[in-house]
Amino acid sequence: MDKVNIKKLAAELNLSAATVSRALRDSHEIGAATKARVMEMARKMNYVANPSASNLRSHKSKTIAVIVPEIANSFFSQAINGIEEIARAHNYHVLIYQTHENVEAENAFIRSLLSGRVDGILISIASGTSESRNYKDVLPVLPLIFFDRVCEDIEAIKITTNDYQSSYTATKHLIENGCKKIAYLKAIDHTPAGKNRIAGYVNALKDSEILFDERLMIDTRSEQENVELIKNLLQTQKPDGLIASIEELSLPCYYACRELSLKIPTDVKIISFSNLKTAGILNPSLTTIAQPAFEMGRTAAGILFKILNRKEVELNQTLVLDSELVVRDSTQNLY
Amino acid sequence: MDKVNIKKLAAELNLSAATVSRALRDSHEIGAATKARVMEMARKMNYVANPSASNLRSHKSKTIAVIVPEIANSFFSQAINGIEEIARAHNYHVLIYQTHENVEAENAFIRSLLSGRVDGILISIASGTSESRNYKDVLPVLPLIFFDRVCEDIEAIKITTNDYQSSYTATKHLIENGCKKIAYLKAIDHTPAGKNRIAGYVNALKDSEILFDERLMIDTRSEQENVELIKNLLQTQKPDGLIASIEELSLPCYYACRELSLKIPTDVKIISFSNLKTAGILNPSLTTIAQPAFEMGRTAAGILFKILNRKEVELNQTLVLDSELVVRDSTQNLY
DNA sequence: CTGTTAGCGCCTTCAG
DNA sequence: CTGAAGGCGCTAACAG
Repeated sequence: MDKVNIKKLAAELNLSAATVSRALRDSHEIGAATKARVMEMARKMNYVANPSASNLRSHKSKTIAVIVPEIANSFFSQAINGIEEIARAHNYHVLIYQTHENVEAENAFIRSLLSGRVDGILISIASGTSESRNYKDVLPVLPLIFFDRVCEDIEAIKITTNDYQSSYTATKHLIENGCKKIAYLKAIDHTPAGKNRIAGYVNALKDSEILFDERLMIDTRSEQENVELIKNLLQTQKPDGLIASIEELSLPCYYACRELSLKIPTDVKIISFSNLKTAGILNPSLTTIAQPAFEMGRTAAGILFKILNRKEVELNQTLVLDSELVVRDSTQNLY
Repeated sequence: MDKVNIKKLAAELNLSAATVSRALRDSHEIGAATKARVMEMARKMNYVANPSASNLRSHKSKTIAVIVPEIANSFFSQAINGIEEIARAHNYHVLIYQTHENVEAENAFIRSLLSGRVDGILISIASGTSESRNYKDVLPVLPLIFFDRVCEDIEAIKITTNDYQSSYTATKHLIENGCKKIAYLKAIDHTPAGKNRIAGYVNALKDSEILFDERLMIDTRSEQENVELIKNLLQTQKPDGLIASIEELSLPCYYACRELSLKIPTDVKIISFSNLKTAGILNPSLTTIAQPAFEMGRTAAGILFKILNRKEVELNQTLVLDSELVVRDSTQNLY
């Protein structure tokens, strides 16, 4: 049936397989007339090159891999969206792997990709990953670019968000909208991202000459407990602004306010970090710091293709993208 | 460096390449002792089989393709999540393609996949696609399974959601919570899904002996216009329940109620179809009919692997999955 | 500008 | 149970 290969094409055209191959790859050493003839016959015969054969010979898979903790996480799905778009423009294919935060799985994926299946890897590492050895083994063999969840102790290309700036902006926004006592709900504060967010908050206060009060910065736990923690915070400290340092903290804020009959944003204004640009749309009372997932995907992929196309690329750089403040009525009184 | 191939492995072991190959593939005609020896050396030498070579020879790519309109759409990203999970369990790789609803792109993807790059395809078709010819060309060559956005006029395996049942359940839920005048906001009513949703609504009313009033069923347009349309509906018809037949209609409902100072759920109860199970978490006042995206991905992939493993599969079946009613305080008064 | 030759790395006969 | 030989479809190197 369909087994049209380059030989049959060549036979049909009274040419050698090599010539046909060259014509199809648009080589400069083939005449325009011949190329046209070949192209037309290829279309007519429904010829599609066998990628395995061509990879085997040329050592180019025209494929890249994306490794993320979770596809359905909106942040990563948006990033993949950006990656796919760039890959498409380069006529590349995209393989997807999710680690579910499992370091073993991540290593297995990486190892299996060292066999020539892909020309490059984009990775957002599993949170448990500390061993940078696995990544170091890859670097000499295959371009490997980190995005969002980057590996710290390794010299490589990394794309991250500007957590410090995001948090600073969020805090400033609340201050500019009249908040005097802004509380900060901590989370993931052992990660670089978490630390930077805290620093942004603290420095924004300082720059506005508001005294940092550590009673306004509380630790968080499970969703159930958080509602109580936040209620307690609201009652004892009476803040007029809340910063939820991760998306998961926004709902407890909402519930706590509701249980205390505090009106948002009249009594308390809320800003939440979020992976979802639409979070504020789904919940109209939620202002968010939306992470630039799509742009991150595009950027990471863009750099990878520069490398694959042998462009000059600084191989030990960290690119920092800014988040976007999406304002809803949780911080500004609309009437 | 790493170019350790089967020959080098064989040389190291004083065996022939053929024997090593068989041992690695766990062939029954190799002694257990030899197998163990080979396996260990393979691990020691960091041997990874070259997939191109083995595909070329064996005509198995160990890869499947997923074609969807948009990755970042939460429905599809969840579906992909499910697909990846099943693929993983079968040691398969997953290629992702997004069409952005572009039929040309979709055809190009499909054509390019006919070359042996993948062993099967899972597809959710672009909305503009009507030509079933392209798909028909694939079926004899490669397993092709439709999910969610299926092609109607073709004999193939299809997985869909139960739009009729979902809508029926939603309507019944509102009725059970005291609604007497339930309005229905139409959308995508030219698609099978849209039609079935309307039918579910109408029949649920009928079964509860509520007269269907066509003034309660309105067409929708852009988000801006929808707020006005819904406001008008609320003012002239005074419904006590609203059904948003797609996710994008939920926010206009919210805004319209707010502008008219109608309390949710006291004055009006709302249910929205949604791709996002978490929609009701992000927006606590929103009850949703959540589509079973993850399950759909798992199901579609499961059937594909049955086919790939030569299990008996009915090749012209349509599987219908149920949506899930996720209740929040938009329909039930909590205090 | 085109043809011939020789593999890429693996798997699958066919012989032992 | 193991080895030797050949070829999957394509492309790179070398000739003309």
